[in-house]
Amino acid sequence: MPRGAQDTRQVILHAAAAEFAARGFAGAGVDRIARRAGVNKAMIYYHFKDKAHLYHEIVREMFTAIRSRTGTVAAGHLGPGQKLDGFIDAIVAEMRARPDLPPVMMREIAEGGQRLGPATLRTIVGVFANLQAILDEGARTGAFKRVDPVLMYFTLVGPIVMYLAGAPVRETIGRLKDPGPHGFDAAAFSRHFAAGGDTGALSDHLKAAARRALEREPRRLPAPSISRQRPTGRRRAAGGSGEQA
Amino acid sequence: MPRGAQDTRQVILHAAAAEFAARGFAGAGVDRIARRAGVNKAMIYYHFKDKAHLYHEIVREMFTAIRSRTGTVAAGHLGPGQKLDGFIDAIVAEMRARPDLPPVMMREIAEGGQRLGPATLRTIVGVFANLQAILDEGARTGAFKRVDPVLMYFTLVGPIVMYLAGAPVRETIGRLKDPGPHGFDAAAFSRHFAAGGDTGALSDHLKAAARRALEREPRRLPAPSISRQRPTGRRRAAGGSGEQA
DNA sequence: GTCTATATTTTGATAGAC
DNA sequence: GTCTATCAAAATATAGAC
Repeated sequence: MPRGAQDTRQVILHAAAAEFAARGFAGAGVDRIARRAGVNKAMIYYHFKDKAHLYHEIVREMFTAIRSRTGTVAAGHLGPGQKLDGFIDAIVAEMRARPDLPPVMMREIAEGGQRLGPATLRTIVGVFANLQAILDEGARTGAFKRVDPVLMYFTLVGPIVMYLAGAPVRETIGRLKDPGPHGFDAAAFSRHFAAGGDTGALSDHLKAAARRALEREPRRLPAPSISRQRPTGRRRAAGGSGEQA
Repeated sequence: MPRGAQDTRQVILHAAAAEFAARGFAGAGVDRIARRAGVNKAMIYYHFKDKAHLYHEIVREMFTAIRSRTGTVAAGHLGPGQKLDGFIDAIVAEMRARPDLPPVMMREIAEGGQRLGPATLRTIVGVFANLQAILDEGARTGAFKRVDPVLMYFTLVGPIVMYLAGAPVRETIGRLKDPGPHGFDAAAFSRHFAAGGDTGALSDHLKAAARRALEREPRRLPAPSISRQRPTGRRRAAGGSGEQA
């Protein structure tokens, strides 16, 4: 059965995404993309103007998917806390469904977004705006403490992207004969060394952390048996939990 | 005053780090590195075997610096909470001192660490082991809840790296005429759009979040005036803060 | 729409004079 | 240790037949 033109385009896009993810824009070869796609190289230039346009379309589509998915969550009818969970789930799910996304995103950030047009940049802003809407709603209803949305954005997205993109590195480390000099127990980390890692544990961890970070009142620590509770002299970023050496 | 051989080597390393950060391994040009360094291209091959060795030496040195700095913190005489703050400060400070580090690190992760030898991989493990030591100490003394150290690692390092590496993208977005359709207020984000962003706010945010994430007892929420306190039926990752639509 | 063949440019790397 | 000149390989892009 012959392949239609639309199919060819999609096949090229998929192959190119994998190649860009693995080697970056400069490292990717149009020849290799063609080989991956099982398509003649000239077909790539028939469907796309050049390598840069092909790349841009892939990145654009990736960010559009994330903005769309998180937008659905933000516009839903759940409470702020559930929406925040949904935001995390949306990003994790989208990146699990597209393993090329985390590496491409990391590389594009490192590149400074030079190759991105205003439309794509606005799409990225849209993802952020979706989180901001959730945080705003939570703050208005009193469910959340007010926090810097930009910092919160990186607090959520940073770990997800790096954890997922870091899977190959973890696998390589897991295969090392002697990973580390310190009492490094590889068995305890096997779940993270496995292919793709444990995204369930990751999102649970992030949800719990986000929930706590957004709680309004300062947490009352259970008084330690030995030391005493410090008077609340707030020195900006002074000591961890108020303990001394 | 003529330049010694050792100086030349260092100049090359600095220029190469900048080039690799900006363009990645494949995108970096030996010619461009030479131009950046104000050095003849042949000198690069006199001091380094080839582009790959030059790159590897840079990456190796970067991770070594981070492991060393965090190792000093972990081996110190402070309490676990302060050590955790110190860990965050160490990474932020090291990356601020070396603006090339975040992009290079992101790219190397995306690359899957293929180019890294066992020694460098072990160095990376060492950074992680330093955090693990701090978390272990905190758990032993009862200061911290026990958490998955790998997830905690990404929770801390991910935001730092992405926030710092993302500065150019934020600047570009900040220069957009009309950043976003949603009520996106650029003024509120000016601190993050500025060159390098606000690393002080970032580390404060992360310290506070980490402190809360590691607190042992579940936080008692101040009872909202309208809704009522839910009985503590713990459903795994069910609803955000227990609110309904 | 699909392929072969090729033009053109870039770039990693080296030879060899000084 | 430093520079000029150059080789050789790779890679982007296209022309043109079918």
